[in-house]
Amino acid sequence: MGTVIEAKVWQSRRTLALARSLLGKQLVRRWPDGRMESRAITEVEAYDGEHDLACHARAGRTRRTEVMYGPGGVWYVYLCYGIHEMLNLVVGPPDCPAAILIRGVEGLSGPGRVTKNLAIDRTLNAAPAEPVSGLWIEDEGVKPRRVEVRTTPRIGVDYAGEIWAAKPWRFVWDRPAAAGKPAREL
DNA sequence: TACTCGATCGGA
DNA sequence: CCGATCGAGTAA
Repeated sequence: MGTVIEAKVWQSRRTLALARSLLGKQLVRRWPDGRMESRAITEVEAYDGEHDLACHARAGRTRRTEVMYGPGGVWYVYLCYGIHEMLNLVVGPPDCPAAILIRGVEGLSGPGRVTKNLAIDRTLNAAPAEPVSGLWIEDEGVKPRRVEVRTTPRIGVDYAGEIWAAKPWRFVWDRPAAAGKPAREL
């Protein structure tokens, strides 16, 4: 069992560093019956500010983006393609709209699958990333090695134009095959 | 109010 | 490759 991350951490302006740091953290879900499910975060994307033409905040302050203008540490959940709920963690201080899309966790690849499998929907929008909301993040001290982390352009953001679509703001943790089970000495 | 188009996924 | 499915954003 890990430690819940203090809200202050999410209010940093270092969006890319925060995104990278989410890899290896545990996304923890409390089910209605009280049981918990916890999975390591394996893939994220950073969306950083109004100037980032891939970020929803490019349209400025609207009903949908309002949550990103508040302090970091709350969830931003929206419906994509009319079908899939997308889970983001709002980061940054007030009036610095930024968010980190949770694209994958241990055993679940793809942002739509993450939310479907963990029963995450828009009712969690603007809720705090703390145990009280039933969805939060814990640190178990797992630090992906630099060589295990890949950066690539973000997925599905061609509409942002060449410059912004090309930003390598997607972070993927390729977990080592033997993770968790140190090889025994003879 | 009338459009258009998605930070995706599963099936043909 | 294509359809699903609906709400945000924009123009009017």
